[in-house]
Amino acid sequence: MIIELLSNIIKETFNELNYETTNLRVIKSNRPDLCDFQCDEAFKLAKSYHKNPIEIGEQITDHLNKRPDFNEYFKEIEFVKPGFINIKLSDKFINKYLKEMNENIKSLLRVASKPETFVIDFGGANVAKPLHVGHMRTIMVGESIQRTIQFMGHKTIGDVHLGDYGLQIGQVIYGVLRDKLKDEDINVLYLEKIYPEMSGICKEDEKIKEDCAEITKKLQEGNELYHRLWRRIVEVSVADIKKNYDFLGANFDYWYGESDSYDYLSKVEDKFNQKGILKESRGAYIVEVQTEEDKKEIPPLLFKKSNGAYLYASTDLGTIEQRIEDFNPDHILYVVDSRQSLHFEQVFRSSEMGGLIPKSALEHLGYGTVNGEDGKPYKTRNGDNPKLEGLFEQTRQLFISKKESNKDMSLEDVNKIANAILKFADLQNCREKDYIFDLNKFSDVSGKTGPYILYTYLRINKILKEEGMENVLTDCIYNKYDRDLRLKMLDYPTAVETAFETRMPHYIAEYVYNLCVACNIFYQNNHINGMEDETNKKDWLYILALSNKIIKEMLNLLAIEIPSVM
RNA sequence: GCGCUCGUAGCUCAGCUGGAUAGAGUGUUUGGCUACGAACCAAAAGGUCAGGGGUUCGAAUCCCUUCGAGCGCACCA
Repeated sequence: MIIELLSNIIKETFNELNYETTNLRVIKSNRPDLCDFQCDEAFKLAKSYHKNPIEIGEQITDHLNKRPDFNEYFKEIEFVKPGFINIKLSDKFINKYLKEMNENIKSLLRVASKPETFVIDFGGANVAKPLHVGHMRTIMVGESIQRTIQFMGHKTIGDVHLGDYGLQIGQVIYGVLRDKLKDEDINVLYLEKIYPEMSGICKEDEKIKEDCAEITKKLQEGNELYHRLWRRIVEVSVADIKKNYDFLGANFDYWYGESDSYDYLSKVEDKFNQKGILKESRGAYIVEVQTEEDKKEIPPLLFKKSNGAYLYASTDLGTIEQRIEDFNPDHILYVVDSRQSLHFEQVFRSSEMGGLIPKSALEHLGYGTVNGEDGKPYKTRNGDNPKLEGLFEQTRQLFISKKESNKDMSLEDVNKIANAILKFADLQNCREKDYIFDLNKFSDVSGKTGPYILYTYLRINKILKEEGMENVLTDCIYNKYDRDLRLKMLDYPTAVETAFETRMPHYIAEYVYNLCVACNIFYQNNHINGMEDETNKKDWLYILALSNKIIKEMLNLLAIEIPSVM
């Protein structure tokens, strides 16, 4: 909003001087030592108007400086060498908007004028497969995106979309029957053991693999015994998944799974047949998604296996149909590993071709792989996928070991901090890229970490508690540290908007860290207690309270909770 | 073979819808607690933004190319 406001003022000036600009946009200065914002439009217009950018820039700057309401907005506008228009905001302007923000935290945020419905598909663990580090990312990124979308004024529907009906179930049922287990003997420990075992056996033994596929198909057709075992497996597994996802603070409106999409598959099949896009090929049914415009080769989507069973792509399409009927969404977002981009391209194209929902409403928000220090997918020393629960425990222990007094903290607080450690370490990375997971490094409590943010918040909180909150702000700004902090606060809406538009939480993580740095510099250099100037003291208490308000909101968008002490 | 993604400080990462001197953290060296919390602050050192070409007044950012790394390509999910 600040950017828009400034851009419009500058644009007005250009227009008054008969320069036509369409996309003029002021940007945050990349030379904060020179100015707060900059406008580089003089460069761009120089060519079309056959003028020197210096001539244009000086003309614009002169004109701006003559505005009668100049002081309402600006402290200084200066033209610099080749074509930069440098803008410094007036204290009055800065404080005016801080006050608005304090009244209503979203006053400068461009919240949705028409709220839309977003279905967010994240978490998607496979039932019966143990949770490992890789499952953390979909939760952290997904939950943060979900909260950001809500914050922007839209409606979200979070669906965990469990993988509960695929071949892995057939494999586990095969194991249960082989080991002659009673229903109540099926527990998490067994599931953790049997899935990798069966997965290995199926790679070796073609016959057993077929048997498992047959069990899967019969389950899907409603076989009673298989269905009963399946329900038990799901029950046990989901309880475990919930426990882990709760620790990470994920909120799902629905715990649907692939199995819930089966009622919709025939509808999808009908729609596809109406459009004539379902074709037989080698005994299976496919959708050819390649188009004439494609330069690259896109393999067809496999809708139904030659044995009649459905697959991953079919259930995803069935789920789209289900979501259309139940929620009538404007967007469906999939927070799923980047390696599945081709799958989603096929599904999205099929959805549009088959008349379900246009491709533009569907987004695959891919995320990179969590790697170990060797750059390969993260494993424990003996080569296993590290279990999530163990990772949480390790993080807690590492944190407690950092300081003697940490031993006395409540489990609740330690959990919140461990959670913050892992989340901030993850979310400060760009979603799309792989990153290296190094728990020792991540558990460091100094520097750009979750604990640093929490520390800042709690420390400010203590000052406010001791000195009191204030509700009045004057037009003064007292020094550089003070000004830097105030300017930083005004930036928060841009960070959230960018995170929303790109579906990238790291913009928020980056921002809240920088805000905390500004806070630390501020209170390190400006001692509040014992101040004689009451006005100044009250102003500073006001801005500290506001910055903490913003920190709290941002942490909430990252799904990081604040402990009572640390 | 076809395709996708990536390569930025010793290490881990931001910056990529083009703008001025490429930023953090960590590590190294150094300074600051009789202090609202030192889990902090301040300073130094550290870069041919993988290489080459192009577009542009201007390129880490856009285009092409070479090299290097990772990943995906029909009956798994």
